[in-house]
Amino acid sequence: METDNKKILLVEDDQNFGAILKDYLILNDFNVTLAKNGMEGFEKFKKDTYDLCILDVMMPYKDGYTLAKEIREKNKEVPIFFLTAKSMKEDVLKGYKVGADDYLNKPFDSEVLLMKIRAIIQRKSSDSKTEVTKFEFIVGNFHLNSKLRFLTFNKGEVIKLSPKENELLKLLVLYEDDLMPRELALTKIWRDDNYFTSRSMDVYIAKLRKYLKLDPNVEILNIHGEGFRLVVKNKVPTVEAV
Amino acid sequence: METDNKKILLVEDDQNFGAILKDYLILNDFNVTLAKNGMEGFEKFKKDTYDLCILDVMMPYKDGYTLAKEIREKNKEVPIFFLTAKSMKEDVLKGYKVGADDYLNKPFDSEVLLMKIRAIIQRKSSDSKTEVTKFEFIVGNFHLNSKLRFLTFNKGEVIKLSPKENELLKLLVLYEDDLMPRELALTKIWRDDNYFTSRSMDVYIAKLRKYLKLDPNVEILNIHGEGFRLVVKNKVPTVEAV
DNA sequence: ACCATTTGTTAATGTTTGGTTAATGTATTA
DNA sequence: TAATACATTAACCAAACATTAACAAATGGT
Repeated sequence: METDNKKILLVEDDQNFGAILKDYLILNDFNVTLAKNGMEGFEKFKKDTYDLCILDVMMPYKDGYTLAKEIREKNKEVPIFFLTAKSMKEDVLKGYKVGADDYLNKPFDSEVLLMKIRAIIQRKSSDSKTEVTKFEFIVGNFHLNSKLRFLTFNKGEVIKLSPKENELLKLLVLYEDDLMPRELALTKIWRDDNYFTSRSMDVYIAKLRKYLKLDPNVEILNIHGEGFRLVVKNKVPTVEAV
Repeated sequence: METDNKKILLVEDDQNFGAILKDYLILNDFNVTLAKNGMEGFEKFKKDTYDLCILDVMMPYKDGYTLAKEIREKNKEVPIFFLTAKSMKEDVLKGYKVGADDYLNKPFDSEVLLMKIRAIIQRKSSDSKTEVTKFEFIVGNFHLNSKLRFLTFNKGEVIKLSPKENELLKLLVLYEDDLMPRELALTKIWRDDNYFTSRSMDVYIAKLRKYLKLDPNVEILNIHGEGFRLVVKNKVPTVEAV
């Protein structure tokens, strides 16, 4: 399936931990480049193209956030993961704001890391058949046009979406079948994460659910305290899959 | 499908970035000529004919705007894209004023760029049967002559259009079935984007809607906060399509 | 089983944007 | 200079959108 293995840029100042993680990733068929600080990380980033960047947050000279910002300036697409020492909500938020895709708390479960890596790489590169262009998506029997902001059901009924409804649904679709963290939507769409924006988001989830009721196979599930997950049951097998 | 591939003139002073972008476009079946500054860009432009020009705004000696102006003097039609470093509204406005068709903020999503390129090329190089000549368009049962500024319904009734009505309708037709952003019309037709010009535009939309009421299949839809979209329902299949 | 927290849902309220008509302003031309 | 075409501004209302409030239900930890 995967012919060439994916390139990962790992930036970690703890030499010991960095080496171990690198070996582990290599063992799992990734092509890993290790940099031991933010400076070096950025240099290596400029010299090559990567499928994923994993950055430690706490680093001397240049911390993970500023490195992430620099990387984002050069490239809007590469997935970026953060390694945070503790599960500080502050850190996580800050991470999302500078364009992170996910974060992991040290120490972390290596299996979880692998899963997340595979998920994000699959999501970003190759569009797993759901993405027609950058703004058209198939979700069960729905077709979402996120540029013109409407949802069609079975090529018939047209549902107009408000900007917020549209963006939220798009995010859910991008994370189809996977956790779409609350914080992600809040920072990306509402640009703030507090009690009120969070409640507002819940209202929009309710609205989307109402629209999606047309197709009993499409559902937005809640993952308590974490976020939401859009699932499509009974997917018709694609031609390739047969 | 595409027999001969489209020619793109790319003017970018950052050699590194220029080369990467060029390769990417070539990979996507475009015929790319790269110039590393405004002077060279203009020389190459005069020597050949292109389907699209992509200009960096910030360049030494001759910036993108002045180059665009020169290009426009020679050729009123070639689509021009700007690459702006930041999403400065100022820049965008200035760009539209010198005749740009679209702009992209660096760093940009390469997929988005491709989409925009394809869209503009398709739109300009005479398209889906609506454009009879450079200034005649078919819209449902209407026929728009944008040079003589009139609209005929069913080859009968003639509606005279004012300059603004004419330009606005023409823009809508060029973007038929797609979003025609407010910003675009305001900067292209009104040459300024503020509360009053925006309201003025709404007045013209109302006028056009009144004319277009003659054909119930033609409609101007609003996309809240974004712009307008002209749609033609129940299009008769063309001869080729049968 | 209890309690604190999070989520689901509907409705009320607030805010922005758009639709429309008419009045006013500004050129153009007979 | 009066008539005319055209464009802008004003005014008012309606629609679209977003947030907040309020209360019910569920979840998870102890």
